[in-house]
Amino acid sequence: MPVLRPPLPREFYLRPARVVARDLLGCRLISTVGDALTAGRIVETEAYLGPDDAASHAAIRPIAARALFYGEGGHAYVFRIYGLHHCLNAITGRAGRPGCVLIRALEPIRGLPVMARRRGLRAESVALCNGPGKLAEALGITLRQNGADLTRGSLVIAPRDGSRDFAVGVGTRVGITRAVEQPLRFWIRGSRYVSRA
DNA sequence: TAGCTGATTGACT
DNA sequence: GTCAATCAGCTAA
Repeated sequence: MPVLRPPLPREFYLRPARVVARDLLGCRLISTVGDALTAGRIVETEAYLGPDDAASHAAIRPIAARALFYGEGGHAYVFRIYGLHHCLNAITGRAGRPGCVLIRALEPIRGLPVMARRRGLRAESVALCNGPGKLAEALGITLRQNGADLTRGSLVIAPRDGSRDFAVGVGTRVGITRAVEQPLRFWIRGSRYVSRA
């Protein structure tokens, strides 16, 4: 099964966030949290940079995120937002080079019934994973996954199946109040699973 | 210690 | 289109 291919290597993440964000499109996020296999194709990401990026948690949440942001890439950074939702990021860059990529939307490919149960929706619903809080809930991701190694373990990212046969859209990031104008959001053009058209 | 905010979502007008 | 839910961590005092 394609899901069993080896995860992306550490080196994949040891590059600037905006490069990793674009390259993650089409890759597969695989979760075995809670003994259930759920997986999806990444169709939307956003890059967050270091302290110079006013929207990045490296700048506005230095205490909570510093150790992870300044650590080595390839680890998960999970935070809770608005007291009730979780967002999943992949830390990028070498140690001392802060940056991360927010995974904003997935196209569900495995474990749809489990996702549907967790989300309280039908398995055919397009809304299973089409938002950062939604995909975290569908894959069972909580603060327990904060700091997890994305190259091994219960939460990994595997390469895309073939070549990049899709067009990449580039635009401004969603939902933030600072550094709004930066073109750091990437998505697969034409996918019906992106969080916003 | 009190008050405020937010990389969201879902329900409602 | 508007708005409430809900809370850790920040800021002001």
